[in-house]
Amino acid sequence: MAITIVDVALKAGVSPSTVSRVISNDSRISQKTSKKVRKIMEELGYHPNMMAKSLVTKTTHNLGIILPRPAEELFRNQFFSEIIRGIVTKAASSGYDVLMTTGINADEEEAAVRRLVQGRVVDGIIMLSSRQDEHIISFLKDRKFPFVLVGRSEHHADIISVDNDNVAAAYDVTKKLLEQGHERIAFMSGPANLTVSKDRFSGYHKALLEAGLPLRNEYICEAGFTAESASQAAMDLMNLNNRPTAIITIDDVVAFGVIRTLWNNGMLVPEQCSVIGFNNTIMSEMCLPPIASVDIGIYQMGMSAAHTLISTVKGEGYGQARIIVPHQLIWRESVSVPGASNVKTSG
Amino acid sequence: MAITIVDVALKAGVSPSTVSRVISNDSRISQKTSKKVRKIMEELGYHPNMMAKSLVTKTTHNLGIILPRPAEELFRNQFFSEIIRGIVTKAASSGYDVLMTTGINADEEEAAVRRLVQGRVVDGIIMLSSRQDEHIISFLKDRKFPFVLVGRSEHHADIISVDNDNVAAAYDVTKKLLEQGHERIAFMSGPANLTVSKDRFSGYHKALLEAGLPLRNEYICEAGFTAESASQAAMDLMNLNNRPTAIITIDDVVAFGVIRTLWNNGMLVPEQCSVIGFNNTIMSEMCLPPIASVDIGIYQMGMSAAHTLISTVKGEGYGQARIIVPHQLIWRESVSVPGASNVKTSG
DNA sequence: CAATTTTATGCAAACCTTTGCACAATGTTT
DNA sequence: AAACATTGTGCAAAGGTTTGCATAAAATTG
Repeated sequence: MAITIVDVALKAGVSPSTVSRVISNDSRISQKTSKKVRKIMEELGYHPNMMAKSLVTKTTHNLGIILPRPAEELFRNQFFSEIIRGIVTKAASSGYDVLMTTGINADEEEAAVRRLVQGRVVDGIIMLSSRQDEHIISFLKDRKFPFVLVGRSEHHADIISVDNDNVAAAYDVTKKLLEQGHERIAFMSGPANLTVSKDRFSGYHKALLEAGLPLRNEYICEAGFTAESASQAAMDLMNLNNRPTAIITIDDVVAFGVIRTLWNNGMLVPEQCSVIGFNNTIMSEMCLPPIASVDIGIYQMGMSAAHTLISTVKGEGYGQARIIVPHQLIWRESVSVPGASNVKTSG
Repeated sequence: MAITIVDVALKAGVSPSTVSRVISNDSRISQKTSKKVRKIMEELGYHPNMMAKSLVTKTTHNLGIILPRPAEELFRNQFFSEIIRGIVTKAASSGYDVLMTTGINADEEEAAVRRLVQGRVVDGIIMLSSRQDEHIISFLKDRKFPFVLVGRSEHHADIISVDNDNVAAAYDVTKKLLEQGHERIAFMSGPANLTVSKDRFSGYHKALLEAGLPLRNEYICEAGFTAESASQAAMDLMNLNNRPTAIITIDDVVAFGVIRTLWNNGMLVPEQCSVIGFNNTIMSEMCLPPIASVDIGIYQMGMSAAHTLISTVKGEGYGQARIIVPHQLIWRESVSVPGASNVKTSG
């Protein structure tokens, strides 16, 4: 049987309430008593039972994360490991633990959320948005349960979210390419229904408009989040009469897929075509050539999400906020100014 | 105020005990009652308070993970994200959640463990061993608290651990290279004090011995877990009069570092030298050339660790076990048979 | 139909804390 | 020296479950 607060109280010759107050540094406890009680706690190796504590305080000091279902690709994609690292680091330094769960389908996922929320297992939830979590968001909103969304919801405005500005990021990248002299810039998005795809496309489009350049459908294509998914799209682009001189991709992995495909077909990056990735993952600097990328501050987003959620849980304001983490262009050798070698020679 | 079990009981006209028994599918409850109570639970949107439940059952259905302190490199190294993915997936499918915590130094880390263990926050702990966790292991052992170690402890034998057989893995890789005709094989380890470095060196050594080849000190070198750390060591190797024809490295990132260094110095892989990585991370197939690697089943280790821990927690045996996850050589283009081009031409 | 077994339910204690309120023992003011 | 304020501690209720034991009702047996 484990040591409880009454064991300590008994041995110290005080009441359990006093011990409890010593633990919580209640100012009403005298120095003498406090010291005495602490010594006994030490001796007995006492540590409070968190379950009992939570039961009465209705607080657990746990933050919940729902891992997106198709966890595999996402995880491999280093996005999630980075964001989780940010969350756990920040949480730990604020005295919170992080509880992760997942479900193999939408129903299980919702059940998991209900369990965490209604079972009072966590004080707040971080949603790693990547798809249709809209009804889970509604569920949380209805119950006024503290949560923050990493990403952007198209249906819910009045929530707390942490995100990067994908429109601006794509705009910046496109603009910089334009400034370098590129005029035929392709955009290889992720699955078209994702917000991130749409947002980045907007930024890309905006930059073109500003430069007075037309939006060419043949320069817009769709890939997944894998290198393989990029192959066909890359070849289609390179087979155009008016090849792009640069391709902006949705992710470093996709960028890599493009580079590899070109290489396999006898074309060099950046000589034949510049390629830009997104997320500045470890792979972007580990590629030959190193891939220019946009660092969207994933780790920072994790920290920020945890920070905001904790503030909310503690009732320190917020309630509604859209926090934007700044991005940064990381220019590397996969990009060069458009050169003479970049004219289509075959087909 | 949230719905409790007595609200349900009241409305259903039964006692709280009955509701509790309905929830736990107690066989003594009649069909009729069960159906009636379930309907009310549904209507009221009732979900049991896990804290109260845990308090009495002394069980939380949470598994704890202590993230190693210098979390950054490790995380980036994809090792931890893979293992966590395995753990969370398995845990979720067995009805467990995963609670992650960390500390910024050894003391905090120990405090975190105490909190989880003595605070009854988790039912068991998975230790991601990478350093001196020996005293934490002792702590857990002393209290007979269920835990499994991912990796190997040099000081504690009678515990449950999940690991791959690094000796065998390095042996297999070395042997395969020998079979392909390589005789001058270098070994680039991680930090020498790590068990993984020692074990893999043993396997390498064993294979050489068996083949009747001498162990040459100039072929043994040490790197970290970064590409940069490989540079100097790689050049030292290539500047030898008797250059190795193959280099076995401790990790894919290091392998990449070697490849890049060679490339920067006008040498090609595998023409000038074969390079083998470890861990079969995403990067190994994303490199040009793709890096041959040893898949040590990280995801599988995570699954296995969770599975074993859950069995232990449920009291289903174990108590002591060393579970070995099989490894697999993944041969890719960074390896070839030693060729004529592989003779030192300068210096 | 009485006696006995089986089945279904309820009572109340236990799990370990926290905390509002009461109270005793000091210290301070007039 | 009486009245009052302050300080430090304890009592007991509350938080929401589970579960051993008792019991009522129903089913079975002789």
